[in-house]
Formats: sequence, C-alpha cells, structure tokens
Amino acid sequence: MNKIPVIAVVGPTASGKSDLAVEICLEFNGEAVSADSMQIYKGLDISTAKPTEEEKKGIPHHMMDFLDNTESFSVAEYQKLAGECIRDIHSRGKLPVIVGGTGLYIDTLLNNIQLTEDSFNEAIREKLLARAENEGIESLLDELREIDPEYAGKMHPNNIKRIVRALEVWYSSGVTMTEQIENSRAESPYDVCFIGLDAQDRDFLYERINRRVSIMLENGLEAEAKDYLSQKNTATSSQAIGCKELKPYFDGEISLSEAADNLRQATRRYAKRQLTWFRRNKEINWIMIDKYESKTQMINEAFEIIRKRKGEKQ
RNA sequence: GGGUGAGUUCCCGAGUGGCCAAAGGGAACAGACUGUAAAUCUGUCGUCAGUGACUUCGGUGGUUCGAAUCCACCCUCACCCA
Repeated sequence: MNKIPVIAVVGPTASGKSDLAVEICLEFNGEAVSADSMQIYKGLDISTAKPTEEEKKGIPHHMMDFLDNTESFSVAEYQKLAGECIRDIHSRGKLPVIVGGTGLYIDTLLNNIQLTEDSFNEAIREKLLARAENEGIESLLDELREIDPEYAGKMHPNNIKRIVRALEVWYSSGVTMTEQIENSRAESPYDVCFIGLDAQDRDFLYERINRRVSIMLENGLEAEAKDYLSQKNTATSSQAIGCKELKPYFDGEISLSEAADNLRQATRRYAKRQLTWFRRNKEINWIMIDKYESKTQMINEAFEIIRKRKGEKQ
C-alpha cells in the first residue's frame, strides 16, 4: 500500500511552528493542515495566535477558523475532517503539512487510531458525573474495577474525568476502555516525517511566550476576550487560554498586569505539558530553536531533515 | 528621637520549647493522557546518602537535656507618635 507522505510540525506554543510550516509548504509545494483544538474556531484570532494572511504567504491553511464558538468539537471529528483534508491535498499532487500543538489530535490522526463508534454519550456522562458528586468517586472506581480491572488499576481516584469516561464508554458501547485501546490499533495510511520544535534552554521558550502574550495584549486581546465572553460559548472553546485569565480583570478582581501575568503563566504551563506529550514520540526529529544564529538556518535544518527522509524513500 | 509590629526553605504563608526539614498554597521540574485535551490528573520539591546523617527559620551571643519557637544586643522593613 502506498502511504501518503505528510510532514508534521509539532511542538509547544510559541516555538515557531506556524512560521516553519509555511516555509516548508513554500519549499515543498505543500498546504498546511492545522492540528490545534482552538484554532478550529472562528474568532479568537489573537488569543490562539492564528497566522495572519500576511504570515500565511499565500499558503492555504485547512482545519482552521471554520467552527462557530457555540459548537463543541472532538478528536473524532478532527480525525475525520483532517483525514479528508489530507487525502484531498495529496490527490491534488501537493504535500500535506500538519502543524499544531494539540498532541491528542495529532496522534489520533496520524496513528490512525480507531475510536469506538457510539462511545460518546453526553446523557450517560452527565448521569455518571452526578453520581460521582453524590456517591463519591470511589463508588464509580469500584464499578470500573468490576468492568475493567486493568484500566481501573491505572486510574488515580482523583481522576474523575477519566474514570467517568471509561464508564461512559462501557455503558454506551459495551466496550471496555482496555478493549477500546486494543481495538484502536490500525496501520496508518500516512508516511509521516515529524519535526519537533523545542529549545535547549527552557527559559528561552518561556521568554518567547512572555513576549508573545505582551504582543497579544497590544494587538487587542482585551477586546477580543470581552467580545468572546459576551457570547455564549461551548465547553471546548471556553477552555482556551486567553479569555478565562482575563475575566477576573474584567470583573474588577485583579489588575490588568496581574491578569497578564496569569496569562503568561498559564501559557508557559501549557507549553510544558505539550512538551511532555511530544517527548514520548520517538519518531520526532527535534530542532532546537535556540541553537541557530538565524531563522534561515533553522528552517534549512528542517528542510534537510525532510530531504533526507525523501531520499531514503526513493 | 520615641512606640508598636514584622523578618521562616524559590515566592506567599502556617508554625510560639521536643511529635519540625518545618502545615498549606503557588512556582518550578518530571510524568500520565484513546471522542471536553489551550482540558484533566499524578509524582518530586533543603543537601547527601535511600528506614540515617548533615545544613536551615534576619545576625550574633545566651538560657535549656533540647530553640524557628524563650532572653539580650544588633541589622532590616512597615506603621504610628514626635
């Protein structure tokens, strides 16, 4: 079977993924496919750091900026839609370049993880959540131990979300979480060249994040957040870093500079978690962004990795 | 110049004679993650050695079997009176 070649540019926020992806598209005749759980939404342009038209340099960007705030979204939908994008780009003789920081989306998409049908049931979830509230989580964990002792063994009692989800999967589909994970393995239709962006010096990355937040503020993040908060939004988009940190400021509880600090901190911690996620992927070719004197050198390094990979295939 | 209060481990902050390397929170670091993932959860967090040792609670000295905790003096900060 001929696999579809794709490039995946991953890494923490503010590491320069969007930029690099555009350059790769320019060099290798590609189109960008965003893998970002928040950039899928319309609006939130500043807080999710969507590339501007100018920054896109004419490169089409898919899976970005198409969903209304009132709609929720899930990995399964992402996998389906992004998969279609990739096939479409490939069929037109172009190279799909996946770019984003949502590890779950990227792994689910590129590893072709088979998610169980009908394992998503909000009503059941609500009920389980209510039970957790009333009976205590131990009761639910005991129940999970009966159904799926292996998975239950991995659960910490504080991990309500995951315990509830495991039960939700069982009651809605009749498949245990352990079975789902086993069943999820499938051959990937993609031949992926991973490029990961990180910094040798963590502070270098954190400085970039701090600066980026300042720039967002200058560019009107406040107004964007205010506007966003005035609408009713779905759980997915309301989790975005940006608005929720600014809200206490709007409510007069803290100063703007405090809110800005919180924003920076939340973003740094997010970057940390992204790194933890990506680090376990041994296929990633890491590029240390603070190792190069110029951006051009860094970009060339990425090009080299891609060319080498292409050469191996031929 | 007089008075009062305060100085605790990276930060905030509890601790008023042994149960204190010192609650709690934050940060930081590390990890998990299969339909909410920019979310959620976990671990470590004075230094070594791994059920023990060593150094720490503004400084110096003292009391005591034993002090972050008591006393004296000193330094610094805050507020109040002049």
